[in-house]
Amino acid sequence: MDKSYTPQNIETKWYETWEKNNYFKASGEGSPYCILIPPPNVTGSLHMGHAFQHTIMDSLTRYHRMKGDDTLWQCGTDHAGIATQMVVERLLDAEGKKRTDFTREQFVEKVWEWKETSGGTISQQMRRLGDSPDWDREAFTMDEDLSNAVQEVFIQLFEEGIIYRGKRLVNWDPKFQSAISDLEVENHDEKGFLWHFRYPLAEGAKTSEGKDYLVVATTRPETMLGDSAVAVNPNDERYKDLVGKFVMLPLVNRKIPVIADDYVDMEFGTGCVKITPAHDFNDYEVGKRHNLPLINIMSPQADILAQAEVYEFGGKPREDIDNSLPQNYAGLNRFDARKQIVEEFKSNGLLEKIDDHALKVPKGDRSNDVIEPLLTDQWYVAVESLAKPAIEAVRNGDIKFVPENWDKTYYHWMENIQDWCISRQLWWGHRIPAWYDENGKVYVARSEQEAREANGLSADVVLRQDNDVLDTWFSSALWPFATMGWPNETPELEKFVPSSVLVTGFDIIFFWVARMIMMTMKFTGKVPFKEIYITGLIRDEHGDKMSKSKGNVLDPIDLIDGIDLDSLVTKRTSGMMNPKIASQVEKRTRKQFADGIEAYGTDALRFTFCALASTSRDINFDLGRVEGYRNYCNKLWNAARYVMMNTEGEDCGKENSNMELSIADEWIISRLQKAITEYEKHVNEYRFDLATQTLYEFSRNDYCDWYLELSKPILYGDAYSDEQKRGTRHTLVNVLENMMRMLHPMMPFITEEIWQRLKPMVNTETDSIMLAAFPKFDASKVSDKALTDLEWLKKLIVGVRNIRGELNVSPGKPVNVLLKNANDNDRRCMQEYRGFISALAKLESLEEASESTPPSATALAGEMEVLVPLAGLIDVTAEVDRLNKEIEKLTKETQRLSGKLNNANFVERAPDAVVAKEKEKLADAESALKKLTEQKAELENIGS
RNA sequence: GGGCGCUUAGCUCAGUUGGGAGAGCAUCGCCCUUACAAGGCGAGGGUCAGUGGUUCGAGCCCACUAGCGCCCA
Repeated sequence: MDKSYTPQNIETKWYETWEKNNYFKASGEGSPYCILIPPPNVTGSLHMGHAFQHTIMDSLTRYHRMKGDDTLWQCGTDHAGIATQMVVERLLDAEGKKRTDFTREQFVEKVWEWKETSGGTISQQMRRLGDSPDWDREAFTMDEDLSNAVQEVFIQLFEEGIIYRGKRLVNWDPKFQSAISDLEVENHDEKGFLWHFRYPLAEGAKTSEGKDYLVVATTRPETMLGDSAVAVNPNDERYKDLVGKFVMLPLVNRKIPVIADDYVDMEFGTGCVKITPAHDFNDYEVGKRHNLPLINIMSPQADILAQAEVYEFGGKPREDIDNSLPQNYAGLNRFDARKQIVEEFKSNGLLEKIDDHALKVPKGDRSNDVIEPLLTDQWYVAVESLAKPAIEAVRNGDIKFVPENWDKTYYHWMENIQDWCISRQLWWGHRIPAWYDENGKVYVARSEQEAREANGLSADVVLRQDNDVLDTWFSSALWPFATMGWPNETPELEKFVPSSVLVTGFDIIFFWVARMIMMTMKFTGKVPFKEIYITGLIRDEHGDKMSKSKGNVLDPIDLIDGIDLDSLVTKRTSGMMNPKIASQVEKRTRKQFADGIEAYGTDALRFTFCALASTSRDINFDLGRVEGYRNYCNKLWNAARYVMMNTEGEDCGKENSNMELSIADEWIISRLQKAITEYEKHVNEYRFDLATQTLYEFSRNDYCDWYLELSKPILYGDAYSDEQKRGTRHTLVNVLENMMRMLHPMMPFITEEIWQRLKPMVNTETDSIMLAAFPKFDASKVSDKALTDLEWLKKLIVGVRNIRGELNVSPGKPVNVLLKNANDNDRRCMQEYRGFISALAKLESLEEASESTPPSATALAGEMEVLVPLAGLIDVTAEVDRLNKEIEKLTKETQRLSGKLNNANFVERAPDAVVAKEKEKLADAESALKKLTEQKAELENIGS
């Protein structure tokens, strides 16, 4: 074996072997265990958050596979409508072309081409991460099967009246010229203004203060062109008399009513609110209550129209309202229109004042353009009937959130759920299977031909298909059953629905999780998954969200392979629009990664992710942790190297079972049992952080630090028999082999490499650690005697090391040790384990002290005193200082404990066990205090 | 405004019926000991955000306050 761990030499090699041998397939035996991948964008790449979740999913997958479950990790990607179309449009833009230079078919063809060239990135990254999904079952939302499922669902929901078409306010992205989901809108805090406009009262009406105008305040002046009322609170005494009267809308000269509605906050501004039902969601609701006209003043490009479009709430045009608009705004974009309107109010003397105002500006999460509420025809899913069973499934425990608290978020959203707008005005996606005749009548069918046949339409009836596509999340919502073959009845549908656990982030509980629950229950009658493990969000080491624009993004592959500084800088700053930010990013990057990033390997990265996976919702990713775990890998590597050096070619008890186990052998085997139990408990509770802690403590502290050292005196000493040496070799190999299996789900590569080397020395018939059984707890292998005796041993050895360390006795220098106040058990242990003690504490001699002892440094091991005679070794005053520190600690401890025990309330009310424990602690502390005080006195006598 | 969460060692974080305040990294000291210097051995470091309450006993339960963050309006 190489002297140090080099991940590059082992990782791809093993991955290729596994994949080639089809180890990732479900075995077809055992109880089903299935994880569905949250499908990433097919043209994207995996970021740290993905890598984190993939590590969790793969660890669970590998663990269950090793437990003998029929394990499937179902993988795939989604088509990410807007994002992908945007990327392709940008590519065309670079060639000086536009989407509209092509036909829809040509453009979609271009997207498929792009998908072919970029689509391999994710699966390549997944392979580097060691992911073990069934690649043959890889799914893509635009594939024929899934598209077919999408169509079936759409048609069935339409036929049930759950999908409908309507004219509503939607979040309109003027850049994409498409509706987007309210979940795709980000509200940005921005500094803006509150403009106060005077709206003259019509027909000579006056306010209670005698004014002939009302003052309304708005953050979006341009929408005033579409005002259809002014509202006041019904309880507002100031305006009571004006309700039912009218104002004359400036610039437009439209007479609009003053209405009363509870929505108006009397305290805010003047208490008068302009109502623009076609351009504001709140106003839409107000307008609905008062049957106001919907006056749309904006084009899909978000420019001002020459003539307003006026509708009633049913969606029909309304003829009774004057639709004229001032002509000097026609075709103006919304930002210029705003300026001009403010100017015009000002010059007309109608601008009361302008206040600074903090407001939320809605922006598209992809386009970053300001989103406009816009009145358009869209397709909707009426979700209420779907939401009810979906809520119930979580309430009754059929689906469980981990951590549990997330159910609150889920309930809150589900109980206030709005109908879901599923149409998008894009070209890339599942085209809506609906056709219109010339009268606008809609026919939903699997094809134009079916539409004609089903409705008896002759060939001369002109039909045109709806131009819109479906929201990507509509197809993702079908993931749990569409990937299993639905609508066909397949064995997979039977076996892997519901899947076992969904691993995902809280940011898509609404987008995806809730919708999968609704759709899967609707179409299969089963829940999509039994548990939802909500992971935290990976942030940078200071808790900032990783983002391209902040320039703090880390690429998981760079942590695996390493990257030099210049390449990292280039990567982080390329494509940045703002040169100022780019130079800041460069500066910070050069400072933080002066030497670039080392190649830490996949296993270290994966172990780090697991170690960070606590219940916290934010996970600050600290590169220092990766380095630490890379070192840990090196530790494991070298432990294996030590084992190999001492066992390879030797008899390790595989054939010859004639062997004798030492107390150390029995101890490490006992510890292994405990580690297995603890690990499984933590993994079952999705506490990967605690699970890694268990693994780390066992492998590093117990196995490497103690057991390997304890094995040396046996293997290297003459005083041990062949049976004893064989027993130790056997234990070294087999505990290590168990340890590798335990570590495998989290660190697949290094464990396979080491395991393969150990294989000849252990009894196994499998070809890969991947397929080996996970270690099983065996109560018969736990030796209480070994556990207590090892505690005794460790105490004694640590005591001596302590004295060495604190009194600066060179580790190389052997010391004499006297044991004072030893009982029978101490004597037994001293005799039995003399070899271990001498080797690990580096002793010259070990004896029981006689009546008079020489001046010594002291450590305590229970009642027994461990004395290291000072002669020629140690400074007396140093030892006195050391004792003083210890005495001070013990004094505080005894005071605390006796205070507690003198409290009658405590003794009476606390459980007996607690009181007894405290008494015991006090006795121990007092005894220790007494001994150390005596020792100190002795030393001081000599000193003076 | 409504909801959720966070505040524990210099840093990143555990702490699950309320009864010993912990880990990793960083720091300091001694050591290149024949698995490992990507290492070994040892050490120091905390009014558990603040105040009050419940309790024999609070990092943990309750109330309030302060600061930070997320989601929804």
